Amino acid sequence: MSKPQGARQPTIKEVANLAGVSPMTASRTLAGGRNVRPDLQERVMAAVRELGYFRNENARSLRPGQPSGLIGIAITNLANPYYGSFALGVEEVAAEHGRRIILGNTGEDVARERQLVSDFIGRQVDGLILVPTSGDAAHLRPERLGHVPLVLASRRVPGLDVDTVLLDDVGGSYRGTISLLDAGHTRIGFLGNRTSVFTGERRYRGFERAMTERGVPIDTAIVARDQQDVDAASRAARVMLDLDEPPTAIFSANNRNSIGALREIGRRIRDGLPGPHPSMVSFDDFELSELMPVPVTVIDHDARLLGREAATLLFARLDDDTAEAARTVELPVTIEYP
Amino acid sequence: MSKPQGARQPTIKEVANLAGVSPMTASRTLAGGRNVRPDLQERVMAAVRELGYFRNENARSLRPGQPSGLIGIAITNLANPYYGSFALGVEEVAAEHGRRIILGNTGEDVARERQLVSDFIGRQVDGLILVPTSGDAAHLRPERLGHVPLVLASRRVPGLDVDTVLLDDVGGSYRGTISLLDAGHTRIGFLGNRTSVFTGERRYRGFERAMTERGVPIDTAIVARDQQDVDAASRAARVMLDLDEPPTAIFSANNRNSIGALREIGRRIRDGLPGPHPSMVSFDDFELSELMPVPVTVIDHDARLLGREAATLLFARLDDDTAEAARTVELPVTIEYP
DNA sequence: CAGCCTGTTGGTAACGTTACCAACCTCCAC
DNA sequence: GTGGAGGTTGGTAACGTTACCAACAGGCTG
Repeated sequence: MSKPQGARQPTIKEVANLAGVSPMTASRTLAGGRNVRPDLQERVMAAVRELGYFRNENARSLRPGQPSGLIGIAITNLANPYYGSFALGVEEVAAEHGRRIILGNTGEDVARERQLVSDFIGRQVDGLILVPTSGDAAHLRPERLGHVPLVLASRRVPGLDVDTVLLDDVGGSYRGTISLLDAGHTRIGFLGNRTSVFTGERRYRGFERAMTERGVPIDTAIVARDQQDVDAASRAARVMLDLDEPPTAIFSANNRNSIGALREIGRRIRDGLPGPHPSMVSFDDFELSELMPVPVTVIDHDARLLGREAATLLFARLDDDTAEAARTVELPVTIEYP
Repeated sequence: MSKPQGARQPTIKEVANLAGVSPMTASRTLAGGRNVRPDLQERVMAAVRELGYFRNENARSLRPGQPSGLIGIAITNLANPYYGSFALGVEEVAAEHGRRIILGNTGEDVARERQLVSDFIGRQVDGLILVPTSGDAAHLRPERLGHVPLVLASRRVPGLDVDTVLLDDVGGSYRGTISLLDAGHTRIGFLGNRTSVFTGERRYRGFERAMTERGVPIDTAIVARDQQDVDAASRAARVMLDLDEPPTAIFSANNRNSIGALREIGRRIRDGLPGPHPSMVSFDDFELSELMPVPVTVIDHDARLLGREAATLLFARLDDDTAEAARTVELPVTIEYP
């Protein structure tokens, strides 16, 4: 009375019996109907409709070598709009290839990443797409992955030679910094991620290169590289701007830091603190940047395209298994001046 | 030379042979090791490590009645940050219950939704969470779903009596509109979605209720209810603000319309058009709303919590299959004044 | 010491799919 | 008309898991 609540799913045998054919013919019909007489197909499909049968997609991958039609994705933070768009890009290309995605959020936790990846492989995914967390990456070596193809996105993993899609972090940061220098700024603050984060390192490098090239010294008092969230970024900006010699411009290496810095700048304007308030360059776009109270130059990129490229690399690897060397695609960024 | 490129996955038999036990014992060990002698478990695990075996999660759900550990989610637009957070909320709760999510993007296309749902069921998902598209919903009736539990989020589907999580759209819009009326506005524009979109209808209703209650007439010349994207919203705002009697405040029923309206307002300010420029109420938060050139009241909500609640409803249904009536959870919204 | 319970191990079957093989049909060319 | 080709149908096996049953050991109680 209590257990068989949920109206059991019909079996393929029941479908076959109702249609008056063998389970083989029923199964073949579900598989596309090659070499099955049209009238029998019709009877099978009628039985399928009547009983509400769904072809079991999991059973297909039971046989070794058969694709499951699943792509596993692990990203670091799905709440970040960029990663949502990234996942969408992957999903689109996967759908074009008749695949579905299994999605997991790592939250920058290596243990969770390891767990997700092994679960994905246990579900017989045809491929993996990861935004890797920074940490030990032994669990991502090909033999540990059962040789399931892997594509990395946004970040590279040291010692792991696999297909990768990246942004032009260095070039974008370089050009953004140059635009500040061209505008006459010589005292430029830097807000960014920990050095251990791949993009944090690269974006700092672009900043550094532009400064060095123009012979402008980098003052470590206005370089803050340890903010992961908006509030920490606000505090770092506040410290910088309270100095006796505050920066006249701030380079922010990502979205979270840009929002935090602008919150602090907005607060200072509202509180009537004396200016001039710093100009900004933000790596990562955010909406309504043109309405900010200080000029904001935006280094923008297309996260959805990044996802599409990652998936495209993966399917290229799946379709053509010639063991050519790992490929890296570096997507351009665009700079939008205020 | 060309085919067997990808180093075949080992079979359970190979693991069993290497460990010197029967496949049964190997399988039991992978399943948790109940009633298996510790030393045999150790030998099996050693063989698993050596061969790189992964327990096949798909094979489990082959037997009818066995859970697959998968939850299917279909949402309308993953690029919308709210839905990314929503998916994250679902993923978190699913992970807490040892489940993974399969994710699909419908893009408001009913055919795609139908296709996704039937694929999910074919993959033996234990449950479904949908942000339904507005359209024919015959494919969502329980018997068409093989009686897989379904939870709807954000929107209800007419004639479908299932567990649902909603926002307090009506109450939030009502209170937001009241705040404009309290501030003395009597000429209030409305920007929103098509009436056929569930939330569009509800949010208009809250707006209407507040206006009617205070006896303020609604002028259809400043009501625009057909914008789905930012650009359309900008154009609609422009038309409104170019009238001889422009609104002194605008109520925007969602994120996309708020951004569009503010772009247009920003443009007018930059171009030096005469004010006063309209105040705004925005259903849906967006970052840096406090830095806008006009006062913006925000009706905010927690999309991640919405996802968590949807998943919680689903797991309640899965754990306790007493066929109690469908439940609706309506989450509160918060109003942040400028 | 007989009987029984428990823990351990293996065997078998079933789930749905696909690969392979066997049997049968029709149809056409010779 | 005979033979072969090709289409159609069913059977069998295999994949890995879990439910069930059987067999056996060891230890316990009466």
